[in-house]
Parts: sequence; C-alpha cells; structure tokens
Amino acid sequence: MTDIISTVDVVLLTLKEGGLCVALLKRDREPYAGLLALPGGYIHPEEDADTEAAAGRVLREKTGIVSPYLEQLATFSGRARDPRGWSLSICYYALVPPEVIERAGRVEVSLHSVEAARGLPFDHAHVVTVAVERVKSKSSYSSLPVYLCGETFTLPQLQAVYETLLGEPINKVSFRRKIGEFDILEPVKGALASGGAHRPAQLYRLKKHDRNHLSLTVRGLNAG
Amino acid sequence: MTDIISTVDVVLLTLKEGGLCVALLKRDREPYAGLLALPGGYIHPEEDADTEAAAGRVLREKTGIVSPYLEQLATFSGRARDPRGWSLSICYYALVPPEVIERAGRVEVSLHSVEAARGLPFDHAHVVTVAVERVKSKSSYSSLPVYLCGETFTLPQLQAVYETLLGEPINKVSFRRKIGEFDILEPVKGALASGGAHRPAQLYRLKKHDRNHLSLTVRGLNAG
DNA sequence: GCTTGTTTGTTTATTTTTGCAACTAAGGTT
DNA sequence: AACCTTAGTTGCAAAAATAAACAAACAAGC
Repeated sequence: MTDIISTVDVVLLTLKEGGLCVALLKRDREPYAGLLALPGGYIHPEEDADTEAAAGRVLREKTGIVSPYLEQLATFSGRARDPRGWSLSICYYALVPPEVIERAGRVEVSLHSVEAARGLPFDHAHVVTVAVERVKSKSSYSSLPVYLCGETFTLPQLQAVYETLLGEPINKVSFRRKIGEFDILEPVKGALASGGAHRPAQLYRLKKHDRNHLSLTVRGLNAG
Repeated sequence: MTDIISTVDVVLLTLKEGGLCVALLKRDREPYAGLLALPGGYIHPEEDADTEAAAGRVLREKTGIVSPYLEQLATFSGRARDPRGWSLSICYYALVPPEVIERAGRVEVSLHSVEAARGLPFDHAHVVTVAVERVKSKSSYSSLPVYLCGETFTLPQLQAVYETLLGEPINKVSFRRKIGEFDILEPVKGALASGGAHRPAQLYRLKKHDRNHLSLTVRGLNAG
C-alpha cells in the first residue's frame, strides 16, 4: 500500500564525567556506513509485539543492554532524513547508569557528550536534541533521574544528577522535601564509607514497588 | 523490507455542552465498515512532507477543518490493533472550538463525549484516552486550553474551560494571576454584552505573536 | 587525644507564593 | 431607586519555598 522505510531508533543516555552522554555505534551498512549513529533497526513484525518491543530488542542486540526505563520519544518522518527517500522512524529513549554500559562490555558502543553529538547522519542529531530536552523537562517534575543512578546512591549524589540535568543548583532542603514526597526511596543500612574525611552519607535504593513507574510533583523541583 | 500497514489518525477534540468531545466518522471501508472511528488514512509520501503534514491533510480532507493546533500524540503499533495484522499508526491530536466544526458543515462528522467513546474499532478508544490525558495534563501548566476557545472570549469563559478540563474549581484570583503571567492575551475594545443581567466581561484575544506557541508556568495552575 | 577541615543532615528564620474573603463595578430587572 | 447577578480588584492570612545557621560524623594532622 505504502512503501515506507520504517525503523526504530534508540537514544541511550547516561551520565558520565558530569554530563549527559549518548551511546553511538559505527554503521556497518550503507547509507552512511562507517559513521557513528544511534542504534536502530527494522521492525520485525513476527518477533516484535509492538514498536516498544522492537526498540528493546534492537537495543539489546546492538548494545547488549536491557534498560528498565524505555519510553517512546516521538516519530520522525519525511523525505529529507534518509537519502533513500521518504522514511519514518519511531524513536525511543532509555536511561541507564554508566556501569550498565560498561558491564555490557561491547567495545563497539561509544559514549559521546550530547553537546558534541552534532553532525550525526540522518536526523539523529535532532533526535538526540529532542530526547535531551525531554529528559531535562521531565527531570524538573519527576523522579526520572533515579534511572541514571546505580543500584544504590546517596541523596547528595542524586541531587548532583538533578543539578547537572537542570543546569542550575537546587536548594538542599527543597530537594530533600520533594524527593521525600515522592516516597520511592528506602535507606540501605550502612553508610557510604568511601568518601573520606567527612561525615558519610546515607545510601538509598528504589523501593521494589516503585521500580517501574515515575513519581511526579505538581509544583516542580524549583531549581534556581 | 518490512510490509507494515502505516497510517495517521487524528483525535480532533472540542468542548461542547460542558464536556470534551471527539470528532468521529463512519468508516466507508472494511475493516469495521459502517462503524464510527477516528479520521485517519494512509501517508502519501509524494504529497506529504512528513507525518504531521499527512495528519493535517487527512483532517482537512475528512472533516474540512484546518486546526491551528496539531501535535503528535504518539505512535501506536502491534498485531492486535488491526484485524489485518501488525500495523502502525502515528496519531495526532487537534483542538478547536465547536464553531470551527460547525462552520465546516460536514454532516458526516459527529461529536461524541469522550466518556462515551468506548468501544471504538481498532485501538481508537485507547488513543482517545491517551489524547484526553495529554490535554488534561497540559492544561494544568500551559495555555493549551485557549485553542478550545473561539476568536475572542472572556476570562470567566476561559476559566470555565480550564475547570472543565481539570475537573475542579480554580481560584479566580490565582487563575487571573497565572493567565496574566502567560502574557499572551490582549483585551478587545468592547465588552461582552450578550450575557444579560449583570456586569459585562472584557473580551480578550490571543496576541498575534502568540498564535502558534504555548506558554508554560513552572508551578502549575493550582486547581483545587 | 584534641583540634581542624569537610561534608551530611536538620533546624530556624525570611521571603515569596498562594488562597480566601470582602469589596467595588457595571450592567439588567422589578 | 432598590436589588440581583456576575466581573474584576484589593488586602490579608496561610502555606510553601528559599536562605542561612547550626549540629553531627568522620578523617587527618599536630
């Protein structure tokens, strides 16, 4: 009926060295063979229940990573985005702590600062920009950034993650009040010893019940 | 490569008799011929610059309406949503005042309360639900509802629209403060005479500069 | 062992934002 | 003219957010 190239692409984001990074792969096929691009691929209707399942499969096959957080970003389309002609890509974004990427151990997966991710092939630079905006926007009123933290983390660490994403300092008391209202964290017995010459911070982890859904706040996190 | 049925569908919403209504059309083709469903159709790659253009064209062809506000909702996909097999629909939503639908004068376009829009074919009931949730959510922190008002409107009218969408009364002073902060409305000389036995209200219209973008508030409209 | 430095976590005070109620304004109706 | 109804504004109290100050816990150095 309509002969449209339909793919899924995944923007896999993580926080490394104090900045958002996106996972890129060298393309092994034309067009743009050899260039870095987002992990993506065709939908397999036999195999994939829906496009989210396709995105999860593509991410797993290409990077070895299964992300607990995988959300549809948007669908990008048009004639200009692919030299082969009119095409359509249902794009997803995923958030993981850097350890998850390292643990997967795929040398072909490289991390690049999102600011440096200009000039990607197709419209991938634009897709990354939209994904980053979405993450930053959601960070201002939800618990989304916890997916960028590891299994356990301290409140000062989590606050640093929020501040990096929002690009401005957050009041410590306000931050702790909001996170407390989310009611999704539980303390882990045993404090963070590593730090060193100062009072150790309490470690927290996501409550089991809240592993898979975000908490929202009406009034935002009031950064600035 | 992949042989997937790809369509666009549009959830055209308006506010009538104090409730959100969705525009539906009788299907003239199988599957589900004769049943009410969302206006939708195939993408025409020759004709449509992208899926948003396709959605605009489909809406115009099927309802005679050009909506100033048309936004991508999400892409729905899978085997179960269409009896012909695995399919994919890029869905959009549009907001217009009821006059725009009446003015288009298409008798085949019918309005149905979104609560009554259960049991639509395909996954259209689900699509409508997601669209309504999106509109309600955006109404709590943005100027989106102005697109449900006509060319000119009074602040009490606009507040009633917000209250209908949010499902709870809003404080008059707080509401006017927030709308004022948006700074998107300008008064029209000449008051609303029609009302009757009380003080007439000032008419407002969207500033030309703000015709095409939403204004957001950080802390929400504080309904309740 | 005691002091110093550093970061965590809590308490207190100040400022800002929001919500309520009363008030004035501007019609029409009786 | 008195009265009713809704529009729009003002002033104040309650609540929330921010900022500053404080106390706690550790390590390192003298």
